[in-house]
Amino acid sequence: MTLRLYDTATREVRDFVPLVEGRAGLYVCGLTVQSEPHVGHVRSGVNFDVLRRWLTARGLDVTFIRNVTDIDDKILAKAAERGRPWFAHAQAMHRDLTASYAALNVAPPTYEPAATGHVPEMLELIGALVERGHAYAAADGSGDVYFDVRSWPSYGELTRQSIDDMEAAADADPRGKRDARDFALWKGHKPSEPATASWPSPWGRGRPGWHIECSAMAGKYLGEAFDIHGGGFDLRFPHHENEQAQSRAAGHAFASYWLHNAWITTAGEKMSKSLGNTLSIPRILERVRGIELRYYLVAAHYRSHVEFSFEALDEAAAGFRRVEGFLERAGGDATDAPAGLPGLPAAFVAAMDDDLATPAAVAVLHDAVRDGNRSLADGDTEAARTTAGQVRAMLDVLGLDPADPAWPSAGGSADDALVAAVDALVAGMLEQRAAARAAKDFATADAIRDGIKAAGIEVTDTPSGPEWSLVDGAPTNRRED
RNA sequence: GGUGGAGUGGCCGAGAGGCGAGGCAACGGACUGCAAAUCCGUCUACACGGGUUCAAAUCCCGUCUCCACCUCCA
Repeated sequence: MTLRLYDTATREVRDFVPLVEGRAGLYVCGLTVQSEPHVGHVRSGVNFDVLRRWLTARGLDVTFIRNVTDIDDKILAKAAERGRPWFAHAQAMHRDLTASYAALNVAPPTYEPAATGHVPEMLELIGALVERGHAYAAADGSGDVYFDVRSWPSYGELTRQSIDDMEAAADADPRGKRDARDFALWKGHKPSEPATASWPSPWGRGRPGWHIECSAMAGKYLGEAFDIHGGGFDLRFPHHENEQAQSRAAGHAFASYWLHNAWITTAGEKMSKSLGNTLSIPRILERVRGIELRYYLVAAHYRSHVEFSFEALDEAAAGFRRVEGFLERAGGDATDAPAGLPGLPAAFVAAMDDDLATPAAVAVLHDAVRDGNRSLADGDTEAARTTAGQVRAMLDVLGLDPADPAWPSAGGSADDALVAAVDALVAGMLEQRAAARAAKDFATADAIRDGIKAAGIEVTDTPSGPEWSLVDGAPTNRRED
């Protein structure tokens, strides 16, 4: 069995063959830390986290680089709006992003380079491009340096566009460009911008253009040739086209495979402009847990558009709770989960190998849960535990194992103390209810249960005795292991 | 103008010539003092019009609708 991936460059699903056997180099364009992250932003984080986990599960030694763009026009603009230095703004937004990723159990990359930390590497690359005749300093004395698209015949190869068919940007400032499609590698410092947002260069003080950072950082950490380059669909052009052009023009083979995740839209529209922060991660996490949001994102194929809605999110959460409910009843613990491929159902492996077909993989997951529940219903706890081990192994690959300590809510001490206190109080009432039930005094038993419910705590009877949980989720006296 | 993507049951969402993905909801049944959970069962669709084929949601032609990108949007 081979892992097959859809390569945007060739537009086909093809076998994944690493450049170096047993290893995989993965570069993903992270975010420009300019504002609070929303669901759309974290989708690529989740999607590529799943890819990384799958490559690892398949036994590959993965080096995963995901950058952060911490200097650009928008950061300067947003920082100015909020009246704080651009670096303070970028850093604050970066912390928010990190927190959002953590809330969704997106594992940190091997390394997370920031653009501002790699100016020398970028200048080195720009210098090489100038030397090779693919870049030039603007003739207008602005200090800008541009990539010369006409000098690179295969420009447009990634998105299969020809330069002449491209619409000339209406708002493009021609400045010192030879061709309107030439893009900035280096932007000369403007007096209107903060002095802190400039670095010395052979062409005068300035700051990096957007695309050059990824070429420089991918080259530094993964080498001139590496396996997979990922990012959002919208980045294909111009960002990835330009990255590839400048890297190859500098003599680097660059990425072997290009993977792009699709959009999350709302009301049929791209998520961004007028939405405010209603779909920011913290806001969504007021409604569902991080693990439920992650399940919602993982249940859709990474190349499919997702039309975000709270209704669909709630349904997904309900579906995921069914899986959790089974694990709780089956009572399997983490040691039951065989790590890696051997513990996974063949259909699950086949689905993941088929361009990360997570919807099919999730269907296998649900099939296993139904089998396990059937075993429980038949009283075959041994079979149920075996199935629970498989379920947990599948969840682990998807980053959805509820027992994974990486989940932030998996037990703060304050929560634990509160649970213990409530447990003690409820336990006494449940004893009275049990006595009433034993005496067939159901009116009293139900009155006690209703009383507890009025306090926001729901009691359910299970084969192993009554359990309580908060009506709106969160703490519970069920033991996870 | 150029380059791509999408339209599936009440809803979400896979699949890609025959063997009904899965989830949510609903309804019926089993279990339960009652609930809950769980199990069993029911409802079974592919934008529209043609065509190819023994067989089309899937291939071909045409039409409609929607979406993305085209120089700094994940």
